[in-house]
Order: sequence, then C-alpha cells, then structure tokens
Amino acid sequence: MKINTKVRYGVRVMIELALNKQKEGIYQKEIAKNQDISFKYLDQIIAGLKSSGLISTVAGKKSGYRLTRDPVEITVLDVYNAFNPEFAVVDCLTDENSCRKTTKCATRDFWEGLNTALVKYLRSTTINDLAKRQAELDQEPQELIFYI
Amino acid sequence: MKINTKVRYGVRVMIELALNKQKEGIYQKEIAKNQDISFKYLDQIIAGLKSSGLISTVAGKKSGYRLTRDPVEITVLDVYNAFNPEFAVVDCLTDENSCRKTTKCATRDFWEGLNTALVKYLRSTTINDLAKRQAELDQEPQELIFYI
DNA sequence: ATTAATGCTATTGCTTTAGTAGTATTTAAT
DNA sequence: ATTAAATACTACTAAAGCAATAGCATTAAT
Repeated sequence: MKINTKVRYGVRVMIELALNKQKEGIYQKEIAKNQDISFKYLDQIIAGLKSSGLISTVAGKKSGYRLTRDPVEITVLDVYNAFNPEFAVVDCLTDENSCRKTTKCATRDFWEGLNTALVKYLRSTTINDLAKRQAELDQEPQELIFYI
Repeated sequence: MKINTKVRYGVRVMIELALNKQKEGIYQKEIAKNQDISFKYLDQIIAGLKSSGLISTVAGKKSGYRLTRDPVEITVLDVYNAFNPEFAVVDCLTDENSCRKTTKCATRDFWEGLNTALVKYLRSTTINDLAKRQAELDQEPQELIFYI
C-alpha cells in the first residue's frame, strides 16, 4: 500500500507549477533542482503529466512547462491517474476473471469500500489546496534559534 | 496501492475460522481447499497470523487452527498488521531520514491524511462483520434460472 | 513405529519500481 | 545557416518486493 514515486513527484511538480502561474513557464532543469528530483527521471514524470493533459509546453530553446488548467480544477486523483490507469486496491474490482468468486464475496465488497474511501480522499484535495498550504508553510518563520 | 495476497488471503482465512467457531479446529488442508489457496503458501499466511497471536493451534496429528479471540474483537487492520509492520503509504511518515523536507511539506501532510483514512477504514470492520456478511451471501438463493 | 498433521527456512521466477543512458527533435539566438 | 539550450522519446538496468514452491524438521494421536 505505497504511493509510488511517480505520483509523489508528480504532485510536487504540479504544486511547483501552480505556485508559478505568473511566469511563462518553468524549465525542467529548474523543477529538478527545486524538487530534488533527477533530471532524467523527471523526463518520465513530465511525460506522464503531459500525456494526461495536465501540463503543456512548447519545445525548443525558450520553453518550459505550465499547467493547462486552473489548479482548483485539478485533484490529486487526476495526478494519480496520470501514472495509474485505474484505481483498484484488489484486481477483482476491475478484472472479473482474476478470481472465481467475484460475486458473493464479502471481502470483495469490503475492498471495494476501501477503494471508494481512497478515491474519495484523493479527489477531495486539489493542487490549489496543496499549493496554498505549501506557500503558508514556506512563509512561516524558521525554527527559533536561541543564542546564549 | 494494491493489497497483497497475504493480507487478502489472511482475511479470508480469518473469516473461515470465524464461521467455524464451534468446531475444535480446522485443518490447513481444509482451509486450502475451501479458500482455493496453495497449501504451501498457506503455511506463510498461517505463520503470520500465528505470530501475531490471532490464531492458535496445537501441533501433532489431530490439531487444526482456531481463533484466539472473539472475532468481534479482531479488525481487518489487525490482520493487515500481521503482514506489514506499520501502515505507511509514504516512507517519510515513519522514517524521518527518507526525505530532506519532512517538516514543512504540504504533500507529506496530505499523504498522512490518506494514511489516516486508510487505517480508519481498516479498523472500522471486524472479522465478525465480514463473517456475518459472508454467511448471508452464502444463504442467498442461487441466481434464478428460468425454464421455458 | 507409523502417520498425519503443523513448523520452519531457503529458493525461485516474476513483476514492479526507480532510475540511468543515449539519442533525436525543436526553436531562439547568433 | 549554425549553434545552443531546451524538450521528446525509447531502451535498458539494478534492486526490491511479491507470490509461490520445495524440502525437511517437529509434534502427537494411533
């Protein structure tokens, strides 16, 4: 039950882009540095976000990435789905043939409920929520240091 | 975000034991057959449940397994924990060193919320709930067949 | 002593994950 | 036009985790 790095990094990338709406676009190099993600690995994160239509870019020398929609319209579930086709904590939710007893199975119903709870949570928060929260955290004073 | 087979099978084993409280104990062979789990793989499932104190047995010729507690006192989270030491959807929740920015990270807080939702759901259902539900499903009439 | 059960540890094949590598393409600036 | 600085794409790889198998040891009723 782990969230993989593509989704985790993907969310962070989206937050960074959301916090820089004003600019024309942010370079991959810049994102890699700020988010401490390997430049090359970021290739794949960006590819996923792009093919899902969450971010856009123009190729060439002066380009960079930006969000395609208002971040209040993008939920974390959207980012999750950019890297995972469908959310299913057990296979029998999406593949009837994965188990003989898909119908009349108390555990299947239970896992389905878990799935629903998870999807609901992921859909309840937008990139804008996270970006706002991150901005707050960044503005809070540093930890107090006492000099003797 | 998959539930692994050990947890899934583990829950089914627990339900089977819960539904057979009256008997002295159920043989591994019987569980394997009823639940369609490889006998050998069941070794590991049972070992996990046993070392967590959820089931007990006496070795020897006539033995079998039974629950150690009333199934109303056993949640699915207990079974989950029998195979996963601690519930953490991202490492930074349990290992401070896994990321530089554990504090002041909006995403960390978000994943922590996801984690909490999961734990809450897993703790909300007991083995008794599932066993009762399974008994109901088993008693419902077969699918109707119409003869012309 | 035999038999039928559980108990334990190691191994294996497979898939996924996380990341690297290399090269091609695009376009602004020169 | 050429170059430089960005993105775009595809393949590869090392390591870890997952699901299951294999083999032998131990226990206790008969």
